[in-house]
Amino acid sequence: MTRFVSDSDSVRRQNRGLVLSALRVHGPLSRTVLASQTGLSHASMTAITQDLLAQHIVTELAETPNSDAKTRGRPAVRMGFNRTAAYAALFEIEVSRARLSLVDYGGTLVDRIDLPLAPTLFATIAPGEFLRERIEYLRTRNPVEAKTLRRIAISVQGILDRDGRSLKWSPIAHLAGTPFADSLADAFDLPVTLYKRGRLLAEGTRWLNPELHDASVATVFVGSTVAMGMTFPGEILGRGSEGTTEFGHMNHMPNGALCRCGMRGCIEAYASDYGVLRTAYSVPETTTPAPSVPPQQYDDLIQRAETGDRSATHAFNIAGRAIGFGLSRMMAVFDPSHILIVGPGARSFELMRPEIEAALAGALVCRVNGLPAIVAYRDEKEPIFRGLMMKALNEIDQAEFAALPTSSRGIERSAG
Amino acid sequence: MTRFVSDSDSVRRQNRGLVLSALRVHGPLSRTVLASQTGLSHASMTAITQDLLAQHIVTELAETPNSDAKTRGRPAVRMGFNRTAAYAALFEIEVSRARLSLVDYGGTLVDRIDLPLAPTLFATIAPGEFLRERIEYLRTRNPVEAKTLRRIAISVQGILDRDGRSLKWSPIAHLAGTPFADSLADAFDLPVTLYKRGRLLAEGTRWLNPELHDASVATVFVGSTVAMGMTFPGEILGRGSEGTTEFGHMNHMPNGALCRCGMRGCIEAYASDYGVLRTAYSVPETTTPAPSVPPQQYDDLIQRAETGDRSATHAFNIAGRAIGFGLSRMMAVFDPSHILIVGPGARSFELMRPEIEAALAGALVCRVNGLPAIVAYRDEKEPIFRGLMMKALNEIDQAEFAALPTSSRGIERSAG
DNA sequence: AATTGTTTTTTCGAGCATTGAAAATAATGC
DNA sequence: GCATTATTTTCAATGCTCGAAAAAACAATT
Repeated sequence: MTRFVSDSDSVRRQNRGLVLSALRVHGPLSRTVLASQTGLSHASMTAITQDLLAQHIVTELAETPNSDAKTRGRPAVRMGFNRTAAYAALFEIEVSRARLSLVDYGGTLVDRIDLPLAPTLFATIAPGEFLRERIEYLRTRNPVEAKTLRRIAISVQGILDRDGRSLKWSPIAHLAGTPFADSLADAFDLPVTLYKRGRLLAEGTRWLNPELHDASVATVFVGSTVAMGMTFPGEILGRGSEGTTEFGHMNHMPNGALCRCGMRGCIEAYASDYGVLRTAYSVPETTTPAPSVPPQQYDDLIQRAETGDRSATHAFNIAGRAIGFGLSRMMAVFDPSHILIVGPGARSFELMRPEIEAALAGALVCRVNGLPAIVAYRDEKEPIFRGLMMKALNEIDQAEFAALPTSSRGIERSAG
Repeated sequence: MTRFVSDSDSVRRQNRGLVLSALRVHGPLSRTVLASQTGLSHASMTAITQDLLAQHIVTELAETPNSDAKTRGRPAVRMGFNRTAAYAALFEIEVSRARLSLVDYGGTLVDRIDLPLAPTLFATIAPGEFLRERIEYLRTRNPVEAKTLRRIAISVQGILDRDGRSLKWSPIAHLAGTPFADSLADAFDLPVTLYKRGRLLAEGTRWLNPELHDASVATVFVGSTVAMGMTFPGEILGRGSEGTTEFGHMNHMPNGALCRCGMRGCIEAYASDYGVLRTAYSVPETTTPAPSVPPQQYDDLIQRAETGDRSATHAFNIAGRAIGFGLSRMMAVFDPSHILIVGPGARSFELMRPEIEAALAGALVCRVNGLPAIVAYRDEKEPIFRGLMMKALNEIDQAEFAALPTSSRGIERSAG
């Protein structure tokens, strides 16, 4: 059930959420601008910001008197997030590394720990315990901030269960099936949320390219794995504005190449780094893929292809074909206006483009709607982190701060 | 943008909508039951129902004194829709036939016109004009009801443009590209809404099988075409509770069999009636499909397959394989808990089942989450009509009647 | 230095929809 | 006829928004 009874409480929560969203999206804004952005009246704006100020969620910015932009009239006072109002711990767990970041409510990085991840690690220590220790360490290293730690958000790879509390499958060794989210939630008495890496990549890329907010986008990660997230137009911040897929493990070829997941013929088995290398070096398709590929090796292959090496270009043609048919098939279910190719594989995008576009041209929706715009972005780390942080902070905004009971009015009245 | 400012007006609209939805879903209910169903207080329930009664949207049902179920206490008075409050005209346009139905606000069929559709029809008369004339005729035949005709809803096959006002492509000859929805809207000064047939099938099937409300479902139509609609758990009535696909035209085989849409290798080219017949009779895959197949011919083939005819069973194996791989690939983007096979092809479901399940077993999400429940339903006409009617009536509920300004209170006060 | 003009922000009263509690209503059971 | 019981309405309180008017804070002008 998504529709609930509406009352004055839900009205306040909705409108406070609207204000916090506007600040999240646009940065510091004055009350007048906030009013026009949210559509609320100036009167309500005053009431809401008074509340938020009294609860130390936002602060009035002391503007540096800008000599250039002297304007007439009462100067606008911009409101910004009170950075110390809350903190979030962000975990990014990948196959061979993890990273723990502490960010403040304003979105500034406070501290960060990088952790290499041996494949056997989670066989020797429970993932929940491992994560708990690292967060504990981060908390002792930042005692002041630890007091207002409000949320733990974790980026993972794999298939989440229906209510997003644990992984049912993961390429990260020994991680699936362990209740690490719940044990962290218990240990710190904090909300812990799991997000699929591919979805965060899509969300984060959209944050970094604001024009994508009006588009429907399929963001494809190509690198050590192949993954995809979907974002829908509008809904800059809000529940359900993006979707999650198992694109990399969509079947490309019945009984085809062996994938790291154990199935055969997945797109990943042709288009990921190990897939392309396997094709280029004529390793049999049924050979078990190595757990990870040295980046150097992958880069070398791209270089070779760029200089015209036949077996290398062939491998990227095969990869492009797999991605292209995957996208063509996906478009029967979700047809985005934009397709982004992100990650290490983006470097080889021009090598794959002809096959991708040829496969797309064979899809009815493409003939009818035209080819989507296809763009490559190299970096995936920044958008993933950004996506994770924005998710976490937005959760604090909406689930915690927007829902806080009104305080200032009551206090002022009883005092006066 | 889906998030708006909330005020007392949106609160009222939301809660009135909640009440109307409850009546739509459960049928006539007393105020007390409505209160517990919606979560609203008894006090609000009184206020809202008084409004709805004053506006003649609902009526108190005069119960037949049921001698069996004598209960103590003040008897509950159930509220039901006022059937004459509004009417909707429903058009179902298919490749070789159309049907126009007039239904009242309570969901009762008032009148119906069946129309055969010659393939050349819309080349000789503009679709908008044709539809306008038929609705006009229906209105003259039902003059009383015509006065409160509030909405026209149309079921179509094909690809809708982004804002759902016209078809960009359709298997129905000469229909795509004509602004028939807008010209109807202008002619009658009424809201006209277009719905994809596959989506209505999914929605309607869910209405007829209430247990599916808690499931995510892929409803696949197999017959003269192959189509699919998606429904998501919860959200019995509400915006965006279902999705639309071009499943039938998802590529199954690169450079494969010729499809009616003109592309090659679509699932439909293997699994629709013409596809199966083509395979069974060893007609070359590149032969242009006939515009339509006599149902008798398709039924005969199913019969032959059921009695073990080799070329017939082979054709259904090929069809099952196409559907199975299509579903397997779809599940990388949307993995439902239930898959329904609906339409004439449902009769051959058991013939296709082994290939469908084999293909699904090759999908990672199926290995992780288990196979979805796959069920076949024969009839597609009833769910499509039901889906269309419920969409139209729900639109009237939410967009028109829930948004009506409060009347009773103001009137009573000024009178008293 | 005082006044005027401009823009931002706050205050104030009205309006509306919700809610819990209490009262009224309408039937059955004894 | 009266007690019991379940449904429905009434009533006063609460909390939110909004429009209009007032206040505040500055720049420009005289």
